[in-house]
Amino acid sequence: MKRADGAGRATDERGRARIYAVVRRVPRGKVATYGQIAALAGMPRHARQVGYALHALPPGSDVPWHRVVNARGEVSPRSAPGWEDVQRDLLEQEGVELPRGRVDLARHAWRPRPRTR
DNA sequence: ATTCTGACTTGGG
DNA sequence: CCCCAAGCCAGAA
Repeated sequence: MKRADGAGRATDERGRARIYAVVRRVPRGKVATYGQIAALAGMPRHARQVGYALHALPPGSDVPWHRVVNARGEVSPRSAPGWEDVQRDLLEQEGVELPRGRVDLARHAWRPRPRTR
């Protein structure tokens, strides 16, 4: 039988689905960090794998990948140049401003439910 | 199995 | 504030 636990590998279909699910929860006008997404997906310290998952994200998906930034609140540099500007543009369209190329996390950081239970 | 690489994070200087 | 080093995990060669 297979594993009983929920999140297996971050890049596996199941793990990616989890990551995408969390990213979809990021509200418009807010941003989340890779580590944050990983933790919320139940995979702490898989920040990099989150990046991989987003990289493998097919075009046209409903996942707001552009709302994911690194811990510095900056758009992570990609392998190919140009995409960073695309992400910045998308964020600005949602009302997120990037003064000096960085998002003011203190202002736009997404705060998931404090688990009001 | 080993080595390199990567859309990361945190800590120290 | 910026730069560097170490820690971290998984996929590809």
